[in-house]
Amino acid sequence: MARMEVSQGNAGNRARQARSAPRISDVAALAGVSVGTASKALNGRGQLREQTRARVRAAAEQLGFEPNTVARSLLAGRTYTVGLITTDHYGRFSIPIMRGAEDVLGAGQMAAFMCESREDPIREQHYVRTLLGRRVDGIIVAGRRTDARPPLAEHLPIPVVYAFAPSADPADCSVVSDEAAGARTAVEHLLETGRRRIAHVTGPPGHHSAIVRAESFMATLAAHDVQPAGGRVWFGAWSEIWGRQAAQALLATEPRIDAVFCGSDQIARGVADGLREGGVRLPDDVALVGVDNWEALAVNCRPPLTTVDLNLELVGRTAGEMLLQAIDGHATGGEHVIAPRLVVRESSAPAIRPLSER
Amino acid sequence: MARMEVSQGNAGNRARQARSAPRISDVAALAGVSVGTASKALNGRGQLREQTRARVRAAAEQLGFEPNTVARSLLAGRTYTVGLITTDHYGRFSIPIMRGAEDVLGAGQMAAFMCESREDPIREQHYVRTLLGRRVDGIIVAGRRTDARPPLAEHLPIPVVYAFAPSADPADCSVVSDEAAGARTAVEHLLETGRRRIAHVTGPPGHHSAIVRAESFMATLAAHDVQPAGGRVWFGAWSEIWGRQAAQALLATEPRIDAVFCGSDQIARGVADGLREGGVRLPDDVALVGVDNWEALAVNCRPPLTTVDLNLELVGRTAGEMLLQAIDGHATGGEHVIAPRLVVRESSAPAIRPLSER
DNA sequence: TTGAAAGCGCTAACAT
DNA sequence: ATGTTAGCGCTTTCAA
Repeated sequence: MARMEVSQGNAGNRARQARSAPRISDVAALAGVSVGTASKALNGRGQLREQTRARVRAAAEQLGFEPNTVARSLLAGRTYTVGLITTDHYGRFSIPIMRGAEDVLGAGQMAAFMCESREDPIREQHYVRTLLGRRVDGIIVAGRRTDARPPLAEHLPIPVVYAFAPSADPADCSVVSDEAAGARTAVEHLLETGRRRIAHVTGPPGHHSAIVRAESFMATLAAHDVQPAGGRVWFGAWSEIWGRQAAQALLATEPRIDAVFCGSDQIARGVADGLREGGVRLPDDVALVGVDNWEALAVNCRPPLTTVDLNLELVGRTAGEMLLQAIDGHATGGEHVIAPRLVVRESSAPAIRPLSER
Repeated sequence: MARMEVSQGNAGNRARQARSAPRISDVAALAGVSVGTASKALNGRGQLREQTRARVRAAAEQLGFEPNTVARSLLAGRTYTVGLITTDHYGRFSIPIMRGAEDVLGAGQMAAFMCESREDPIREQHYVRTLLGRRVDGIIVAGRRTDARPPLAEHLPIPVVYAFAPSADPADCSVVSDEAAGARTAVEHLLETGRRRIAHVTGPPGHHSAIVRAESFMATLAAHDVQPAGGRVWFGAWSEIWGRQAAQALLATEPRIDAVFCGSDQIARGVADGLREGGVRLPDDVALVGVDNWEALAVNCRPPLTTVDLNLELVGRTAGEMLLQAIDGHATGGEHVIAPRLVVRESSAPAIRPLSER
């Protein structure tokens, strides 16, 4: 009598599924209480006898009840879900960012939708519409270049945080690496370990990263009254082959260099091979510092590579935290800068022979 | 009169949000029709005058209406959402799998929740509960090792597909790479290009991949009546340094080898460096084949590396397709094997000097 | 302390 | 051709 039969009204939807998830009404029926009471018991709300609570909890346990988040979301007007749009086909930059973000969000009971836009604005807009339809509470956009990118849309009803690749609109909230600080740290490290004839080999001048790092390289040297070896920056490509070519060119034109700051670990690895094969002893004759801390490359470099870690996971974590705050009503616009850290390995051990002997 | 005021009953939830998403009732009101009519108009259901449809569509457009997927899901009893659990901390294996899966799922109007379990069973179980609570329609589990893994749970109300790392329960649906075929293809390629004294340098014997590839290496040689150089497989680590060490050992004990099949691109790269620095000309004297087609490594290897691509993106795509089918009621258990493909680069160019001259 | 009922936004069945 | 209504699973008043 007291137990109502619940398998009535929903035959249509459930016919296909062998056994559908239990509802709170099933729990309530098993515990012999009303759904309202069951809800309160499970959520620790209201004034209930401890015995009742226990009975409901036991029933839920027995049935393997997991509250339907969809129904909750509909009622609450929020989904505890965010969208994570990434443009990175390769994944090398986005992955740590995503991991950091997901880590923070997961702790806040949030789930994240994966959306890979492949740098295609059409796909990106498609994802934005989809995410809005799914009523996500916010969106994180992770790019793979540090150049500013156009904002997702004019007026979005939910907060958006840009990670790594900042929004071109300075009012938007962006979390970026401190590229200039990274280059400065690398160069100061080389100066502190006794190097004075430092060259900079980097990627294409069309890339924001390459420009900012190069400017910071020049400025840092200037601040220490040191001239860059060869008086210029060697722009090229983000590749090992360019590193090898640059090493040969350096050996030909600037044989007295004692350090090379490379714009990426790939370049550094090429430079390392090129210099070593040109008879240079690393790090005794020439020290090397890269950027990225791409472990597979840096650790296997000969010698293992000192490199600037841009702390991408922290960029992601911070983006996640700022998004959570914004969802909570505490939005913060503008660019937020994450400090990089230098990972010292053998390639930058102090010079053994003092400069005077060379 | 006809227009009903809709901003009444939901003041509580919406107070905080500056401007909340329009509902279908807003669209209906603007178009001067009922919600039922608006729904039919927007979904192309029912019998409506084209004029009415157009009016509703225009109203929806004007308001920027995006149907609330949460409400739809609640009604439909399914969410058009899947969970993507990955164990891969590095992402090198999971990423292509995820991308392939997401690609297929996206085409089927599905969205995917990212869950990185970090190979921690506790976290994994947490994600399973979360996903069940969110009523996902299915789950894909992507691992980073090809060893079989314990199933997610005993009885799950939704289909699960394992990708790359198969489930230990053979009744579960798993999509895996054909490791044996990959090794066979590599070895046959070396044989076809005239190599006869082939060594195999690979990872730790505790890894399923290493074992299967080694067995396939031996079997393929045997099938062609060729003895493995040195009569054994060189097990070690999945690292460049091991590749370099192995190269030196090979030069010392098996100086007449004319090819090395390496268990990974990292190993191959180490072997390449080790051999070249030992005076071996690649590929003239010794050909090299790796596994993974990890572009950053393979392309920059000297010479560029011929390697077996495990088609991980296809593994992901297939897992996605099988999951969609399972959700659709057409479940298929067992292991589904994806064929790898050989990517030929310079490291395996045919031997220039015939064997007789050496 | 517990139960009943309304309603989140939408769709589908049934009225009109 | 259009409107009305019930209900998806849950939480939260309000009533008992």
